Amino acid sequence: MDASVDAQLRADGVAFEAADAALLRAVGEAGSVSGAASDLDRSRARALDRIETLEGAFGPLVERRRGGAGGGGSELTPTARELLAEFARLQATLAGTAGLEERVLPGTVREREGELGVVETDAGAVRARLVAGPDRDPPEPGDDVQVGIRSDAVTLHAPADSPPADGTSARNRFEGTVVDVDRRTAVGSISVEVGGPEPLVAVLTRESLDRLALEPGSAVVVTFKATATRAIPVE
Amino acid sequence: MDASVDAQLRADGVAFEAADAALLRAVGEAGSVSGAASDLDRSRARALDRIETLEGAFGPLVERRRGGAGGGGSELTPTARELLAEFARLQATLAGTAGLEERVLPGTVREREGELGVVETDAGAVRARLVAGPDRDPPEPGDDVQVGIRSDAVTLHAPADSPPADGTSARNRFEGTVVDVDRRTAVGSISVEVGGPEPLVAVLTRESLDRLALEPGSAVVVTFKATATRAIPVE
DNA sequence: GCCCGATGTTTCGACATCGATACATCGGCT
DNA sequence: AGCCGATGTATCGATGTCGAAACATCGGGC
Repeated sequence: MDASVDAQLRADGVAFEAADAALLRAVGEAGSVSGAASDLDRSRARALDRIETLEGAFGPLVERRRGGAGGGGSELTPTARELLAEFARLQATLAGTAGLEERVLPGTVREREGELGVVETDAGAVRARLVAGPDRDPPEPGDDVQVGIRSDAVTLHAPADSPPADGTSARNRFEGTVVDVDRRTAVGSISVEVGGPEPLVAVLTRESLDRLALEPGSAVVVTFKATATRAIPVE
Repeated sequence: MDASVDAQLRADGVAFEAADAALLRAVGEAGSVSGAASDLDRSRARALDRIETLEGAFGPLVERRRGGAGGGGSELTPTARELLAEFARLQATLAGTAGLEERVLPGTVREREGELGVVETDAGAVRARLVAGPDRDPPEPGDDVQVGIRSDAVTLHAPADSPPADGTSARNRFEGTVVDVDRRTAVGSISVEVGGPEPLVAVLTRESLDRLALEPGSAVVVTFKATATRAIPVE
């Protein structure tokens, strides 16, 4: 089972999606809406219509000139290029995030301040954002939650070098023991036992793996930011 | 302009989406497919059909019994509950990520190893994942890229307490100066000038803000993991 | 045995989406 | 002036989606 994501940028009730990005890129490459529609096996009338809808919400995206044989054609505006770049970054970030390994710590909310809370888990107290579930209010003290910890949010430190609580913005800090190291690719991963139902996983560069010199059995300090950790309600 | 996401979990070519989660939750609450369809203003026949499609890919989700007046009804299976929980976490994470502030450092790829690379920017060398664009291969040395740095990936340290390079898995480290502090809510933010075209932004808890005691003009060390940073091609 | 309301299955019709097509107009080039 | 291929606009028809409705069957409770 895999996770995937469709990203959208919205303005004025119009959603800019992957098919819109593809259309604009095709216009940029073909130099005309006509050529773009043809390249995408789409109706030119619909393509033009969609461009007009998008322009109503996002501003001028395609500068169009009538005339053929060198006289007609279309060009993307700077607004369109920025929109495409922002969409590409959003898509890349979300797709990358969706593909990450996640570990779940079950727990109970102990206290809440605004959208942040402290969750009591088997591994200890975890600070996290308290996130509303679908059709559910955000969790309150006493509520059972699941804390999701994505592997790219987890930073590892040599115990002697781990930052003191007053010296870092990473609020969650656990001491643990390495149980597995996977250094087969440029991006590797380490599993660390911290006392929860399953080890936490961190993704690391090979350089970090080498510099930290961690092996199964090594002691290590795990930190992750409260603002990058989410607790959702258990039904 | 806002970002939004549609998350999916996929198996066997079938995508489990928000509407499917809503359907299963409604079945759980109503205790029957019949009641769920009614609650959602959906066709019972289509709801049942969709449940069967999902079960073909994800396994048994709804245990159905014929008979009424206390004899019929439906119950979610443990598989369905796990699927709903995983989907809720995915949706929460992606929605949260989409809503974050991002800062962009333009640069040029200097070297690449596997999916990681070093990008030369105005702020200095940044290690990041090199991500393919739509219809584009991942960037190669010499290519122009945009490095996206999301605010929940940025950790701040008091300069005296920042972890040494051999003692942490966070590979990117910059010295900077605080330019703005926003502590109006439980989750605040700090902007830090590090020499790029715009300051980087970190989200922090109020507790971190207090403990780091940062004010505009303060020196601070910024770290973020290479594995949580993405560079995408510039067209 | 009957009632009630559940599941299971099938078909119908409304509506939205989307490609195709046609016609009109434009404008650079020859 | 005509050619060529672009944009602009309008309409048609095919297809897929989806709610409604109908009929059959089931099974707990009375």
